[in-house]
Amino acid sequence: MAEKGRRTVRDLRRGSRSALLRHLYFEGPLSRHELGRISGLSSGSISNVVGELLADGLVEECGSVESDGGRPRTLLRVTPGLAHLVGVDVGETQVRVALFDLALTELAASDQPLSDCGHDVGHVVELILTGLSEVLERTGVDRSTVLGVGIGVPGIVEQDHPEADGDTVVVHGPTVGWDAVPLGRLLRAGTDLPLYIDNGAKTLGQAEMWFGAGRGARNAVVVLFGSGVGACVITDGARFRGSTSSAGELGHTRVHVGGRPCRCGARGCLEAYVGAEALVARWGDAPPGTSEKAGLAALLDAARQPHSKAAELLREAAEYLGAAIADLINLFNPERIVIGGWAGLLLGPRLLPAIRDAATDYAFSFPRAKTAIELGSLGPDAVTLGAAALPLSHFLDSGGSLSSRTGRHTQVG
Amino acid sequence: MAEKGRRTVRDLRRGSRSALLRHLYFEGPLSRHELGRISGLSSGSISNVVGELLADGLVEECGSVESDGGRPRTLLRVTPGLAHLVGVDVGETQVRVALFDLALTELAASDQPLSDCGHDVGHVVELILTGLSEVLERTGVDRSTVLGVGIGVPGIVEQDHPEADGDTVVVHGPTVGWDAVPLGRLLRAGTDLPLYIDNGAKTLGQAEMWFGAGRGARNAVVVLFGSGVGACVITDGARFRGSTSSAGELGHTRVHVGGRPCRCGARGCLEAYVGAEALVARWGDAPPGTSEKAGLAALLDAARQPHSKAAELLREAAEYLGAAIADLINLFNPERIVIGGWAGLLLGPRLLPAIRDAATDYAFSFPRAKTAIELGSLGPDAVTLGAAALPLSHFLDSGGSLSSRTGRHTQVG
DNA sequence: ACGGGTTAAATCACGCCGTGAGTTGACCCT
DNA sequence: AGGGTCAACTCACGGCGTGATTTAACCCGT
Repeated sequence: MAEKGRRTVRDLRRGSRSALLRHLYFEGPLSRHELGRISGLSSGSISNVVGELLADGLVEECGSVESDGGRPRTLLRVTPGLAHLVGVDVGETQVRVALFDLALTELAASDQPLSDCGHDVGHVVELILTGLSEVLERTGVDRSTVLGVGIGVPGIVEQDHPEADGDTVVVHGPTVGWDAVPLGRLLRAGTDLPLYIDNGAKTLGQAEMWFGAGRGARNAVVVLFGSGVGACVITDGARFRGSTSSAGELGHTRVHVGGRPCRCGARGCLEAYVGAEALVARWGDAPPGTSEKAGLAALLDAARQPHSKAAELLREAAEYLGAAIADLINLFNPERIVIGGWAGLLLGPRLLPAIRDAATDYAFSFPRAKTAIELGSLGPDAVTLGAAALPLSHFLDSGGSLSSRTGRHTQVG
Repeated sequence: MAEKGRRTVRDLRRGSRSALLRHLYFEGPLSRHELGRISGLSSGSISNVVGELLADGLVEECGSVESDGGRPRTLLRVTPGLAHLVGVDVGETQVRVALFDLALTELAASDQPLSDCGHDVGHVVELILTGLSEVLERTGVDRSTVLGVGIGVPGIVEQDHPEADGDTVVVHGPTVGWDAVPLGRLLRAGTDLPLYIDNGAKTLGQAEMWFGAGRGARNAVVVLFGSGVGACVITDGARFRGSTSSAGELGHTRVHVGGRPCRCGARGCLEAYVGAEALVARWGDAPPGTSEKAGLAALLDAARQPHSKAAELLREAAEYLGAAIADLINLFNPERIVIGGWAGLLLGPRLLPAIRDAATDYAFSFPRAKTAIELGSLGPDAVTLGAAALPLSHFLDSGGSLSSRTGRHTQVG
């Protein structure tokens, strides 16, 4: 019943505030005049809304641009120091917590290895809370200025799970042994800040779309190529979730019906051929006791020898990843595909041509011709950045409401 | 610049009209009171908007429901005879044109076989225009009451193609030899009615979502299993198009890297294993000279013999289709998957259990558990029905504007 | 120093919107 | 005939975006 959506005149104002705030945030400092031109609002409304935003302190004037003959236009920007954001990356080997200002400039970060306890939930929760306190203390930032904590996790993030009450966010992460973990509720015991939990691939996608190789695209897919393989699908400019927020599980699509067993239990998954864990394991020649990262670097090094097993593995991985990307092109018809993640960035320069060729071979030629395949441009910490972008996105969508801070709420992405 | 969207107070009214019209159309006759309850609008607005709709003749009163003690509520419905719709299915073997009233009751239909000229564009255009005149004449319906002509075609439908001017819809159909066919412009020479052109799988999807097995779902995939294999992806209640309207090309996703050659030129496509054309060709035992439909029926009959080649082909097709559906589940996370198309409806009762099993084997268990896989419930003429639904959808979205009739416009879906 | 030209930004009357309380209308039962 | 009940209409109110008009802030030529 009673579907939401713009319904009363008041919602119009919220939409206008949100639109202006977004333009000011992403298109740098703008004058009221330019703001009117790109937003389509009339000068009267611009004056009113900007006046409100100035009064609320969300926006500030920052210099002016000279003119020849007329009144100079004063520039406006979102107040960078108004509020802060926290991003958390629960990764394969570590938990990273970073504090940002509103312009997403990193003010402090805390890296904590996951040691022997692995992904034991209590341990992870403790590391997140510890890191949170640490970055806040080190910078002296007041908790009340933090808009929220965005958290990227390795698993499917579901909302409205019947078992969870109150903080209804639940995480399913088969590869790390998480089964219906009520992460929101567990963290809630240690902090009052609003929590935004989403899959790590999706936070990476958010970062690349806003600040990286995906900028400007309305339909795109960002592939997280790390230990495993995940993806973030962007449709019409927004992250696509599906009915239970598990859309984009690229790593477990089929490349061979009845193929190599995957750590998820099925056979022939993409991840079983392309994921860093699978590659290093299949190679078998990594120096014993080294980390997965070092192992993959060694594999890349060994592959410089033509006809070696390592070279063959990489050739095969490129073909399979290209074929999977071809499927993405056929099914989603994106204008851009971005390959990120630490393994993607490490292997990308070598594999990209072969990946592009395989995608061309296997995709329908018409949509393939309109799709660019590129590497991510933000480096391995993009997951943390994207996580911090989650509360920012909410902030901008809501038209700059600061009241959410007191909400004690938790939500998906 | 100047992005669209609800911006002025006037757009609110358009949205309210549209919402009320939709509720009245799909939730049958409703009283003003119920309308307010399910739409969330206040009683005052309901009175205003319904008054407008009544004055415009879009809505009419139809009886009332008695009450015990109070004023009886009068029921409202969309005037069924107010306008008419035309649906066209450019199929594998024939062109079907049907005329509907606003309630999508079929008033007349014209089936014309595609004879020897095959899919020669001029021939198809002629058949469409002939069929259109025929159904209008036979029923005596005035052209001016036709809201538009929806056309489902076997190929990718693109808008804003630089080569086409004015009517900018262009169709690419590799399997029927169409390359950048300006179908909109060609038809424009023979009719002034608004044209709505989309891929046949997408019009089938529209029909199943509105009136068939997809009803009520917000995220779903409708698979068109005919000579080839296509799909219509519905996200958040709307058909998903992608950046150049080619999303959902399921038939040419990979099931075997480097497998059986497909009629599209690539290797290992799903369609090369599952499509009716491929199945009949691989079987090879169809009585010579029979149609594809008869051939597939014969194959189904032969497959009753266990361990026969036919049975093995169907077993394999079910597994591959199930695997492809598993990929759809992983990537789109829909709440429902509907299998339609003439081949799907013919083979479905036999294959569905095996398809479901394969999907369970190959998909991530968590989203799989929340996805229902079902057969379409509308029969083989659903493509035509869905095509007629395209102008209807536009009509409802616009809040019941009849002015589009005079617009001479053409558009995708 | 000063006034005319030019452009940015603020102001304001106007028409329109949805809300929700109050009113009218139509029916029931006693 | 009269009171109760509920649907539907009416209307004052606060709020919105628009666009013409006014005010503010700067340039340049004299």
